[in-house]
Amino acid sequence: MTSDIPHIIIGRLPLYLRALSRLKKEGYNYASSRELGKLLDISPAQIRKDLSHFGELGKRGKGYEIEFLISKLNQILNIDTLWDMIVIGAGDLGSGLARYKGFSDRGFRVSAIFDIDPQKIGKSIGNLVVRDFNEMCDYVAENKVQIAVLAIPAQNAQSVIDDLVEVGITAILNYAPIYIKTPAGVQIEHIDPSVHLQKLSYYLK
Amino acid sequence: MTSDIPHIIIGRLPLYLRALSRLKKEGYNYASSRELGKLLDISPAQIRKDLSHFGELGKRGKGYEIEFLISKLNQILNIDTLWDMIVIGAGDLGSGLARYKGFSDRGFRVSAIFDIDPQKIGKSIGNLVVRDFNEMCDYVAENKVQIAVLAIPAQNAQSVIDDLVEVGITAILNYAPIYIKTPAGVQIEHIDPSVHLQKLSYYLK
DNA sequence: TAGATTGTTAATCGATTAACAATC
DNA sequence: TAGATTGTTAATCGATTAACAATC
Repeated sequence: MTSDIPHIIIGRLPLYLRALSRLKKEGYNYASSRELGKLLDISPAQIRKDLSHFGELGKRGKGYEIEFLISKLNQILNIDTLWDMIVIGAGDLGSGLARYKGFSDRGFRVSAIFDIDPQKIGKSIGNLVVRDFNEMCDYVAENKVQIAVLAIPAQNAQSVIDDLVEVGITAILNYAPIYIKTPAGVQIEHIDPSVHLQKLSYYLK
Repeated sequence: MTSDIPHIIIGRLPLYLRALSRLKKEGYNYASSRELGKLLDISPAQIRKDLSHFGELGKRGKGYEIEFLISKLNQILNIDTLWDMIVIGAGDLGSGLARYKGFSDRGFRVSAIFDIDPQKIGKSIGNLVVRDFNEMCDYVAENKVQIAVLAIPAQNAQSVIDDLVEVGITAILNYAPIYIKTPAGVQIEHIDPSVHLQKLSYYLK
């Protein structure tokens, strides 16, 4: 069922969703590809083409019904349920992620946070308590968690990811500033602010 | 001088840099496009093609001299000096960014952090003190800062970005979960963990 | 010299866009 | 019906890759 829709198209769906939520909040019922395109700096043709991969989701002459398209995209992206995630690393970043209020609206929830540092284990962060990383394996198995967020230094990332994959994690959001390959069937996305900043600085005088 | 090198190529240069730093740390002096490609999951041909835009940077039969290529890429990406950045928003994320140790190696430094919340203004974060956002304009002018990092809620992002652009900021790293267009000459990059997670969840069963 | 790897051209592949018939 | 906007095809554009002569 991991169909053959190109990843580059999947990557735009969350952006459509974000724009649609905004329009909905502003009270609109319909959005045309032209309106969405203007909001996102994406050509109307591309938006229509992207969406057409998933059926005829619009109404000719009217545009897309916002409520309907949101629920459709939620379905496609598999976020009509709330996914539990674990966070690895209880430093500034990990703590921030554990406390972040923005996930639940978008389909996710941090259900546990782990660290290896005895100083941090047992500490409260939001409504979670930092657990010993050694308990990660049992926790994932018992709670059938599939998503992990990595907020640890680069040097430990490879071995931790090996562990995560072994216990059955299949989706990883990696904040460690290092590229890591995962076996087929395990998806990974990378966030490294320095990489973005370096792209920006190219254009500075 | 914002030459006509495609942005997609510029976007890979920081990755090359990261891989090269790693190899350097491991004691290597030369890296071939094949080795770099394996580390990054990028084809050797693409790496050679990308780099060839900036001159003949390699040695036939040997590969690329790591030290030399690092300094060349630093030059190209404009990070052979340390850029000052300001952070807007002193919540969990902003504080984390202000304390983050990983920037200085990569060409950047947080030189000030701002908030509008009187409760936060004056508080210490790392070796910085949270400033009143109303002083942002003066600060940027006096210190000739060009880069801003936005760590505030989506609803305020547009007006804050308007302010930033007006006082002369030309590069923005935006953590607010909203797409915002900037005038020509002002570059912006977006980081939204929920967007990445939604891409990942598409592949979950 | 033999072996290796670059730099670069030409071919391929895939993504974006223009255009318009279909239709609400 | 007239106006608007989709869904989709075909054309265009741009990025990736294969292949190999150049050369260290």
